[in-house]
Amino acid sequence: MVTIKDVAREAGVSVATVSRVLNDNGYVGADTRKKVMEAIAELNYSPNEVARSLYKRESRLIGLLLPDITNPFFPQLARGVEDELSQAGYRLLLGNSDENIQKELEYIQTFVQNNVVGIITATNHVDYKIYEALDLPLVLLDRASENYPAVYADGREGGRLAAKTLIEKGAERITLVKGPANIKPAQDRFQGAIEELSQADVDFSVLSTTSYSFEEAQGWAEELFDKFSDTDGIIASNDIVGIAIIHEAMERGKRIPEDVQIIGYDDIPQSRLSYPTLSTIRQPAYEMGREAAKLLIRTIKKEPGVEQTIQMPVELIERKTTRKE
Amino acid sequence: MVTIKDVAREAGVSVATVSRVLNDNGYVGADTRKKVMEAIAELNYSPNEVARSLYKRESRLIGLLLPDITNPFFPQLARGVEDELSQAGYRLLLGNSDENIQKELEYIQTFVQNNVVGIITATNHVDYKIYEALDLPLVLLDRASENYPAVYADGREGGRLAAKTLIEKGAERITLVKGPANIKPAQDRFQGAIEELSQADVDFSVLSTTSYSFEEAQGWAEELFDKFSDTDGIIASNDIVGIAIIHEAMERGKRIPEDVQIIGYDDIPQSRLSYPTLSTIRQPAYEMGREAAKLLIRTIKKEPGVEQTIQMPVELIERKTTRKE
DNA sequence: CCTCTGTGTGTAACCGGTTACAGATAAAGT
DNA sequence: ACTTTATCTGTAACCGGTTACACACAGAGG
Repeated sequence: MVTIKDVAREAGVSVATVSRVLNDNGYVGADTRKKVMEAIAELNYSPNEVARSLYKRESRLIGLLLPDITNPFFPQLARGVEDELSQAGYRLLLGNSDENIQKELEYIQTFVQNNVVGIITATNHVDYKIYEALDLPLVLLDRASENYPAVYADGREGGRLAAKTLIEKGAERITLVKGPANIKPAQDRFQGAIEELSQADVDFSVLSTTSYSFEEAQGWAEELFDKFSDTDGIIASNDIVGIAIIHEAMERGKRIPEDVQIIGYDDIPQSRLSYPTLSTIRQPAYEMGREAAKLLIRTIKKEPGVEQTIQMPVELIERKTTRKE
Repeated sequence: MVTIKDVAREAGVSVATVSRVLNDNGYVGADTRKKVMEAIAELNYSPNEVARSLYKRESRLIGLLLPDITNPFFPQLARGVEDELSQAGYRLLLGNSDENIQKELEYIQTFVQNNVVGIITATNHVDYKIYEALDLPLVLLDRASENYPAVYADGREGGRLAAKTLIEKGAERITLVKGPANIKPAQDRFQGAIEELSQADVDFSVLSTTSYSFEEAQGWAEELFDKFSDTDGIIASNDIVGIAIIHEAMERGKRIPEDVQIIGYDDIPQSRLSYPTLSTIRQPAYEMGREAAKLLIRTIKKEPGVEQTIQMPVELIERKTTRKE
């Protein structure tokens, strides 16, 4: 490994001078600088981040904690975060928590142990004391909070919008799919939908589900049509479940959107490719990731007047599983 | 921050002793050990990985470089890698290369700068000299190579299998979608399919595409049916494109699989949820990730007799876009 | 001519761990 | 009783950077 000492020797100067050149601070004579630059190029030297991080007590790493990268909503977030961070010279330490407190704790601990300069987390356990004890910039992603800066979309409004849309488009026996109880955003959109449905003049029923996974989505879809076979409007808990419901409806010979309308949530990329294409409530996942990263960077740089919370707009995307009306 | 010195003071011993307790090496008296443990618990101490990493010249980090986490095939790989690594106490530094050499170089550099103990990469630029110069355990994922240990699925065989399947099931005017030219596995499966088609007694045509992205998949599907409207069997370049093709076929009123059969590649989770469900060539992505991680760990630990290459089986998954007989 | 200030550079301490080495003690062997 | 060996613990060097501090020197101002 080429170290700063090797460069210093090669350039015939002290390590302090090399460091000054590297960091562009302090005084360095023009020709000395040149010699050092040449030595660096000659030896193909690149400074050891670990040593730097130890002394400065901060790295260029940022911890990103997601529930499960396998759920297509999260890669979008991750990608947004990464694009923004890498542009600013930060790198990503990634963890999947599976909504499991134990794993979450482990990752937070390694983040700290590795001197990350900030953490972005999409977690449901923000209230736990680990986060309190943390004196690191923290941004919540896809979750709201009183206590920490956060970037999220308005789930309640999204739920309302989904319900309102189905009602407007003439659905009369609506089935609302309720997402996992321990996932906050799932409950927000559920609440929003319930609000809207309650004050409208429609019949509705609720199907409770306990996961968003691909494996189980089909099961929920089957259960839905078994229990509520005459439903003519379905508000899915997310697009995965929505797509499974389309599949099952087609399987059972129902016409979409004539017999049954379906609306999803998230607008994951593949909802444009289902047949029929899925109408859905869009959360701008990629942008949310970017915003979270920007917010974190501003917090790290202690820029004044950092908004504590960014609420991103949700948006109805009308495709083919809702009527044109 | 609580350091080893604080623990040493609290326990009334030297830092060396604390270190010995932490790492469970050297001699430590039973009651001394107890005192140290208590001090650690008392102060809620957790060692600084950065300092450790600096001295030992190795961290517990592993670099994972993927083309694009947003493509649903890769999160599966990533998850497999992560599950296996985190169990062994390693953490993940993640980068998206976008098949872009510049980004790839940057990430490899930060991996090195952060003292990673190994790298797993799904890259097309292994031949570049950066990798040669690297004296770090390296495992290729989803790519084959003469020079490095690798975990990949047999793309040629997969392509052959896809073609053979369509031929057996009676397709007579097959369209083969060729994936991006710069992506190695895309070309392997293409070659395999070409081989099989060439020596069979069928007509076939080739549609060249330049991306796997969701945004463009639909365009390829439209182009396909515009150019080859009477095709009765389609070998998609991957499942994303396959699902887009299903969508477009339905849109154009074609019956699947009666009028046109479609076979995808990868078996991403959502291919089970399309309508009709997509027949496809499965690559065991999650397991590939795990195997790559295992292989890397064995290489890191210098275990003898590490197989240099693991070829995972591909498998035909028959669903509803191919005929039953 | 002398002080003051701005430049340029090196020495050494420091970050928080790990470990080589030395020294102390006790038990075991001769 | 004396050496040998095993066990236990502390001191200090080390990892590769950063930076406080000291020092040297040149030009400006009095």
